[in-house]
Amino acid sequence: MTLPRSTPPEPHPQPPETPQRHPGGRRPGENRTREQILDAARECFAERGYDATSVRRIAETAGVDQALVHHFYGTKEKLFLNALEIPLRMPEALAEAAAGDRVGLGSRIVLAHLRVWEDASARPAMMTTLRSAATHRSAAAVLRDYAKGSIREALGKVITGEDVELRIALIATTLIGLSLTRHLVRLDPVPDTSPQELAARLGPVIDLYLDPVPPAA
Amino acid sequence: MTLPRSTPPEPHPQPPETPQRHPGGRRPGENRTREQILDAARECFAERGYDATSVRRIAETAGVDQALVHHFYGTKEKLFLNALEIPLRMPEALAEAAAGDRVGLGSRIVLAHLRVWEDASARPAMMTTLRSAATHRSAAAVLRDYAKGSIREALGKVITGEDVELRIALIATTLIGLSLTRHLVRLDPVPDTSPQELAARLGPVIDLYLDPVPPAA
DNA sequence: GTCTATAAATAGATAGAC
DNA sequence: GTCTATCTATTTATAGAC
Repeated sequence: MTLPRSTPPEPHPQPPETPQRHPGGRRPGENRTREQILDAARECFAERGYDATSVRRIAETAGVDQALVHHFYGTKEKLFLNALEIPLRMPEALAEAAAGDRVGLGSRIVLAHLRVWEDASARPAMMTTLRSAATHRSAAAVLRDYAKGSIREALGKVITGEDVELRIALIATTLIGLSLTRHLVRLDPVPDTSPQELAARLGPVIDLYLDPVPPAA
Repeated sequence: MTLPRSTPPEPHPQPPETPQRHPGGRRPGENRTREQILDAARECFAERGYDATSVRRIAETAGVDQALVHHFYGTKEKLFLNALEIPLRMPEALAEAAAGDRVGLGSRIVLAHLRVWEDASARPAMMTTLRSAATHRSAAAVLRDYAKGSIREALGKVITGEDVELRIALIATTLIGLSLTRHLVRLDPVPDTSPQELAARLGPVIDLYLDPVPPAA
């Protein structure tokens, strides 16, 4: 796993989703409040970024008192670091897309990337990371590790030749740029273009970076 | 000119750089304070974004009192809108790059884009726009208008065929993504790669979008 | 044009009752 | 675990002297 290992310094003792036997650990069924707060935080951070989101607003969104946020997460910063945890779905999806045939690989990578972004359960954390990456060091660090990590994990064995590091970074740049104009800056008509059409346009770009032989022209 | 016409609503009566004859307008030599404040604002906004930049900090950077910032610009928001004014150099550079031969066009576009970003006098405003685009509506609007505007102005006559709007937007996406990973997120090794190598890698990508015939694969 | 002083709102964070 | 109440710092912005 190549994910945000460096950033979220806190272990997070989360009660299990379903109440069950607890061989020594934290008692289950305690309350879902902690996770409600985290979900609310992701929602707010995703929508407005770190600075413009107040602890009070997060508490209100979660339907709890402001003091509870500090009770569970200590500081706004620590809560934010927890909110940055990007779901494993993206690296998994990319790896799965990379497994198949070499033909159409770039297109499948783009489609996998877009599919994860459409996933409502995965989006808030990714949106939080992307939106805050420009103004928050930790978010930028997570984005760096995550983007290159998942792509290297998926394409490390496929991509060979010169300047491998640069080409991986440029694939990441392509996908990050796409998410930026599609979901954040909303550069018309990117947000309204179908995944299929985007894959048709961007797939060959990824393939270009994957090809060890630079194009003749 | 296709630049931020929609966003900076304020006219900006700036005294000329060099004291000279003034046929009716504002008296020159009044003081450079107003521009010092604007420069300081760009510097601060570029470095930390809108929210994390306080009026006090801008004043300190400019070496003036905080009240002066409000005296000249009214509110922090209005000052920010002024700071977003992107220099004309970028659309000019892109147009110049587009003027030449069709061969190597993509590469020249990338080089022109990179060259303007290296320009110390142009960077703060662009950095301000890019950094704040994710969290500030006006900055996002300026980035949208500016990116598509300058590219359409430069390449409008060259780019033909299907999905012209989308392809223009994707060229903008490519260049914005590059600036993001090179100057903001600093995705290794993009920040340390020479303009020539980046142009060699990204030029063919731009050419791909310029080509009315989609690639065979 | 430039400053001091301060208003008014909001921020993150904590103490302590229940 | 959850809440009330509050502290302290910082923010944008303004009024008014010089």
